[in-house]
Amino acid sequence: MDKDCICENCEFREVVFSFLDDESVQHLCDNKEQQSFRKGEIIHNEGERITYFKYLKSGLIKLYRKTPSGDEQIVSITKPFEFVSNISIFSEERYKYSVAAVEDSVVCVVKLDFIKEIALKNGAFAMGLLSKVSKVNEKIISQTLDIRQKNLIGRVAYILLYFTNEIYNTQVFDLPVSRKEIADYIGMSTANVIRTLSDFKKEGIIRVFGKTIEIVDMRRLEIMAKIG
Amino acid sequence: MDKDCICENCEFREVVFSFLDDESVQHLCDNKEQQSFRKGEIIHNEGERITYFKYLKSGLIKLYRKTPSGDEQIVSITKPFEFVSNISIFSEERYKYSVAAVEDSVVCVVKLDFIKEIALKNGAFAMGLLSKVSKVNEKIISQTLDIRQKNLIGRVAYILLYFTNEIYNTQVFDLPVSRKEIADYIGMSTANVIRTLSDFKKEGIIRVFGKTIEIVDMRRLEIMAKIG
DNA sequence: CGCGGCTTTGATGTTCATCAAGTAAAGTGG
DNA sequence: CCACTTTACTTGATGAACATCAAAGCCGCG
Repeated sequence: MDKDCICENCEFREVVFSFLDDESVQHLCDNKEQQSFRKGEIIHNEGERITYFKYLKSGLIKLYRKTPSGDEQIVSITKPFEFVSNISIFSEERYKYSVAAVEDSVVCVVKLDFIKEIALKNGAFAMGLLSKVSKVNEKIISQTLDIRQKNLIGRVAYILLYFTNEIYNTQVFDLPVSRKEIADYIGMSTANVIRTLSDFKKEGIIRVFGKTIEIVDMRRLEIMAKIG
Repeated sequence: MDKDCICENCEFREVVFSFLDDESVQHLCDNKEQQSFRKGEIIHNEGERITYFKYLKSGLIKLYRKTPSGDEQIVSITKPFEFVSNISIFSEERYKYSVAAVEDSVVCVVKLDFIKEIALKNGAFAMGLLSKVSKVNEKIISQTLDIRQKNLIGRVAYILLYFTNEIYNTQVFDLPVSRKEIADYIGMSTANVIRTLSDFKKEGIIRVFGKTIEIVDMRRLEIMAKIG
């Protein structure tokens, strides 16, 4: 299915699979599969049975769920080397959250039982997983708390800084998500997200060309994120 | 230090330590220590170095952190068999969150290195930890999302139901926390939490005697939690 | 028995959601 | 490739939800 994916060199190996010997890695490699998703495609839906261990090789994904009233709550937007089938994978039968690609993405997929099998035999590997899972969860929780303590302006500023500093590492980037998705991420209304972006624009803090954002005055944006 | 704690019979054994043979359990038992905390006492502070694996034997604790402006954000209030030194323990050097007793509590303490050592040798044990950590984190995240999607009334109703159904399993209970702490938990102002409780009282949904709460009309409270 | 912290309630103002109406952009089918 | 349709974005006006402030009552503790 994929000659181009050579597990020995996979960057992910360092992250979780560093405790595996070459033989295990080879075995893993033989059992894995790569899947590509276009921007907007759903990788899996909440409620579906979990059978695969998935991680993001490239691209960008959002983790979210639907509220009873039908709108989305976005839990996290993350880039490669996070798990995709994350959070509930080692404790639940079924996904608690949906995952969708917000940019073209490649996901590497291994049967979950296979991972569990290795973990049972290899404590160091299991501890690697544990550490990684903890880290991912902690990030989600602390970001949620960070956002919760801020007002509208602070939240929008925070998200812009998140994209700049954590995702893209550039001052100019294309927003991978719609205004509505930002709203669903930070728990505000779409209209107010747009309004705040407009305000930042008027004050010369950012420049906006459709989806493209340029952070002009990083300093002031950081202040807005802090005091807001 | 504690003859009264016989690990072989510890209820916690079922939760995480079920994969250990008697010998390991004995070893664990020899290396553990029990600590008691009075209501209000701090078990550990964010920023402190993590050296112990701690779990709650009895009582009730809150997990929280301080915002830059000085007030508390309560992440979780949980009862026995949750980890206390939770979330960051397997991924960080230092606590990201503080833990304090909201009722008189007993915490069981083992050197973290000791736990790690066992986990490295015993994959099943490590996987048990992983499963437990995942579950705890997932609960925190989903509760946070549940709360986020509700308004003031829904949030207060939700918390009351949480105490009734998840913590105490009775219709009548003593609130273990102040009104302010509820506010810090659900992300609303103290005054409005109190106001909402008063409204519930006036409408005959609950009865209030100081810290003692009685849920009178469970059905309506559930409706308030759902629609709010 | 008096002081300080927690609780309660009312009045006021701010923040934010909602609604509406219009514009731009992006898909869709001929 | 263009007309058409739909979806995303934008802005203003309005009202609701909630925070804040203030003053008073209550309770526990020294």
